[in-house]
Amino acid sequence: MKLTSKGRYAVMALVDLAKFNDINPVSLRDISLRQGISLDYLEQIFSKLRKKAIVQSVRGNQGGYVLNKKANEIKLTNIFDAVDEKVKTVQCKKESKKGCNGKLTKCLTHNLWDELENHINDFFEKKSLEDLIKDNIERRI
Amino acid sequence: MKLTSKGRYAVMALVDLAKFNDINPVSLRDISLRQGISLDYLEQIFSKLRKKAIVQSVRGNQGGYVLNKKANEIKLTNIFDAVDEKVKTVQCKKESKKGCNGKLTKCLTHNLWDELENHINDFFEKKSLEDLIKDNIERRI
DNA sequence: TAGATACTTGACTATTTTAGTCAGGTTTAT
DNA sequence: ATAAACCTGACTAAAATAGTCAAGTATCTA
Repeated sequence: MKLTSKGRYAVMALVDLAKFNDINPVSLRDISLRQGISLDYLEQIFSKLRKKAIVQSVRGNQGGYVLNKKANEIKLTNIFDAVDEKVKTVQCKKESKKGCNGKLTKCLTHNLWDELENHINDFFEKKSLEDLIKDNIERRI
Repeated sequence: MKLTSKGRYAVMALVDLAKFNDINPVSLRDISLRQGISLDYLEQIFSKLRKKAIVQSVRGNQGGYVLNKKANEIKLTNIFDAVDEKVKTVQCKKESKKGCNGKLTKCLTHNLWDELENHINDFFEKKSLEDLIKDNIERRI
């Protein structure tokens, strides 16, 4: 299992944004330079974040992005959801409620994968952007 | 993040194997039929499981595979390790100890990804094949 | 001892996903 | 006006995935 860079970048960029989010909006250009993420790629990512109301955009010269909610209200879940980073352990989710792989019973390990998904999603549900920033300040590196 | 089918199949096949593992070895052909996994693919997977001493092979007519350890000694970690299913959250692991992305400091979210990896690996460390079989019998579906 | 069963290995490949790039906009502060 | 910065959609190279295919080797059973 691995995390895609889209999800990882989204979180990195938002932490960066939250950190520099004082009076002026933060430009993607700055984030791009600080975090070493391609500007074009960032634009794709922020377009999705904006559609999910996680950030707000300010157009024009000296524009940029601003958080649209308080940092403690933005969970990892929300971020990953916005950029389509999903936790997928089975294919058999969407099929008939009864069984998997076209069979009548659930596959032998169905419960396991469900548990795993929940285990991971719990983690994402508990972590907020605020937690990340705090952790960052404390470590100061 | 998603689980690859190689990892998923490995676990499914081992649960199947453990379930039918009485006196005779279990043939891959049977597992293939019961679980709907391609025989050729299963062979690849079991070759790896054998190299990591998770199963033992019995060649010849009426041959097949047998667990090489007790079911409670086989953790998900061991299985995933055998088939190269790894939990990867960052690219910056192998780089210089000090920083990420060629920088001097750790990336803003490095700790987070570490935590996430540990969180997931904990789950794999705790679940044994025995747990899965028990769960299966209790549910009886 | 012939033959069938089943393990063993390695190479090959189509498909999908990822991780972007690129081009051509539009908006707005100064 | 013009530059900064957002905005959008299409495109693509490279990697990973999910297998298939071919050609074995070992050993049980009749």
